[in-house]
Amino acid sequence: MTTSTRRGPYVCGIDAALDVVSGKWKGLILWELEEHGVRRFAELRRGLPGVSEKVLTQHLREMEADDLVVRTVYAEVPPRVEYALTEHGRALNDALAPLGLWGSERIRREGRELVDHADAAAMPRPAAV
Amino acid sequence: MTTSTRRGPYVCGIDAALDVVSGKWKGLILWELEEHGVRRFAELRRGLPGVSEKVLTQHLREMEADDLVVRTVYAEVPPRVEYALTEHGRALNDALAPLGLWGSERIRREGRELVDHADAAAMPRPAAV
DNA sequence: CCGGGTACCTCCCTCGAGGTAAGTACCGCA
DNA sequence: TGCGGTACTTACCTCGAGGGAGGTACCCGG
Repeated sequence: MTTSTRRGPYVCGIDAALDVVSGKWKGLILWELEEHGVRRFAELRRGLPGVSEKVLTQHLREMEADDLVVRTVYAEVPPRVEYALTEHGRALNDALAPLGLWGSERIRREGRELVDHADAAAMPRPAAV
Repeated sequence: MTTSTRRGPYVCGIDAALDVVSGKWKGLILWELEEHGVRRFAELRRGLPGVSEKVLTQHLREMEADDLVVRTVYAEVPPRVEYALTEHGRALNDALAPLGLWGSERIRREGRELVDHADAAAMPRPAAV
């Protein structure tokens, strides 16, 4: 199965939430879906520069199992699949918001610049520091 | 070095925050420190059942570098080191709070079956407290 | 003298998340 | 006829986080 080894007995809510969000692209997927509402597989792929198809599928499936996203398959001739946030996914995003603020402030404090999508697309993983 | 490979160019605040918090015990360390205010190494160790000394040191050092915790060494004969949250650490905890609520709700909502499935028999983490 | 406690460090090894590449089945366009 | 686009799956490989075990230097209680 693709489903990972996680889901230990959680000692607190943070634990549980972090588990659900831990995954290299989960945060960005949530963000993409929040921004655009509904996205197709290839659109998400283009939105997350560097992600491989396998991993994207994997993450999406996990998030579907976690009831964060809905996967809608259209039985059309050129395959079409759409992803959108569920109610819980949206709630998670709301809960993530203050964390995002904290993170932004941290970035600002460190004098590090926010890299936008376009630039990130060009670089693979520059590993600054 | 112990410092991990992270700190890529962040595409958003969530990204940055998750990076800082990602680490098997980071969340729990934050929680422990929030609850008790100040903790010694061995106290933290006992508070995080299952953590190895190496990893605890490692996480603590990273969090210190991230300015989340302060490490106070007392030059005493039996070594004494105390850890406490910094202002930023406390802010992070505050930002983490809604996420914790979301997680708790998630556990409550769907958790029953999952916990059941997680089975107390094997119980890798005694889930003390 | 021995064991236990403090707070680490160092080497070694496992295991799994994530990356790479190829295959699938079908279509439209040039 | 062949390439590109859709949305995957499968097999294989890498690499690093985290775990295990042992070492360090010092002291105290029994």
